[in-house]
Amino acid sequence: MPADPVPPEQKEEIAQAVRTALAKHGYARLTTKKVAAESEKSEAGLYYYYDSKDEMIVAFLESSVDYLARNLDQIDADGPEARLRAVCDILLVDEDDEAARGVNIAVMELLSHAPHNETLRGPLLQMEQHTLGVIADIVRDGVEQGVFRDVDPDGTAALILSATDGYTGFALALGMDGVGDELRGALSAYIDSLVLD
Amino acid sequence: MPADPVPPEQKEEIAQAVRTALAKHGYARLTTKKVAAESEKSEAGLYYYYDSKDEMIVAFLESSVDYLARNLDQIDADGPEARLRAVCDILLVDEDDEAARGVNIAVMELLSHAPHNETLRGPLLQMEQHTLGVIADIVRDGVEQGVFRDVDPDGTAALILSATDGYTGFALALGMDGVGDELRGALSAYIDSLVLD
DNA sequence: ATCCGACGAGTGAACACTCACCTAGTCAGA
DNA sequence: TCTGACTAGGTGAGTGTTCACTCGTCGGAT
Repeated sequence: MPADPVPPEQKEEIAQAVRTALAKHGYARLTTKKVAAESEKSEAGLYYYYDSKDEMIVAFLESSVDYLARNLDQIDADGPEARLRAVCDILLVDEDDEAARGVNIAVMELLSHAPHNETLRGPLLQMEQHTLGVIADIVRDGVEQGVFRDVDPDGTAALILSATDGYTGFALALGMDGVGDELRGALSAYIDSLVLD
Repeated sequence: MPADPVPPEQKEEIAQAVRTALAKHGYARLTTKKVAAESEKSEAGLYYYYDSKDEMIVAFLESSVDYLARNLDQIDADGPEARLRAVCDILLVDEDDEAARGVNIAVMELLSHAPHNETLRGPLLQMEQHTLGVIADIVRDGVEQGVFRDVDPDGTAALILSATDGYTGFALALGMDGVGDELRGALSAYIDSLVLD
């Protein structure tokens, strides 16, 4: 009966296996057998570290939250405008990047299950709120420094995050080629409209 | 062995039951037993009209596509700006409207499953493309009539649909109160920025 | 000798789907 | 008008399969 902290190396390996299996089969068809098949372990071996399938999924989620947060915190662009564009670049996943696409769709899938599964809500909420915060901070800086017009930082953050999340949610999931580029253009034009001339 | 056209009345009853069960339990936990519990029929009775659970889900999807399309086509506002605002109002579901929230989350859930389930892709693609088309047409009209700046209609449509879909995908699913209002404000400001002064 | 990490082989429950059967209505023929 | 055949609509009780999870055991490091 674990509950002891899982060694980071094992946690990362299992999270990685959940990630791959989730991208391949989707949440509804995700089984512990498939997770085991993507890892070096046997099915029973997974249960040595985790008590339930849900805990394994949460491990994947926590690892993704960390990854995204690290990505966002490491932006080294200068000035609010460049920083905002960099954030959009990170959030708007490339259609052709198989790996990133899989992960993002997997997270979207978990998101849509959040209303029915309490254990998923915590990490997901943390992830979205952190991202919202990062964007809002950049916009606030921009407004204070006189780079952006006097817009509402929280509203602007909500719009940008909704748009990028929504893009993964419908265009990536349906394989709607071209929408990504159109959206990139529109989002760039939106940022233009924030900048004071 | 059905495959004969399902009588519209029966189709609507079953679609409604799928809708309710989906909103209550989510896609991953959706069972034919739960669908039967939400309808007047028995589990076996459902199979009199449909050959598989997937077909019942598609029936729900088709009925939702119709409903949304009817809503969008019936907008009677005058002029591109008012029409665009009306579309946003329809797409940005009210947090407190339990029913609409359930339906939208259910559709999001199916969306995230589309990559792994071919039968869902068709109706969903049709739905999103129709909506994109409606928005793009309004924007195109606005540009031609000199009401809007010379923006790219397809990009603008992609941004608006992404934002509203994304909102359901993360804020509604996570119960993030307040984000809806912030987003409404930001979207309204965005439409302001499209209008020529 | 002990214990950590791991596994093959289950186990019981839940699920999608089927089947034999029922009920009520319609209608032809006596 | 009664009777029997037929059909559309529907069901309760399964069936085979898949799943999450467990258990007894085992190799190897200490």
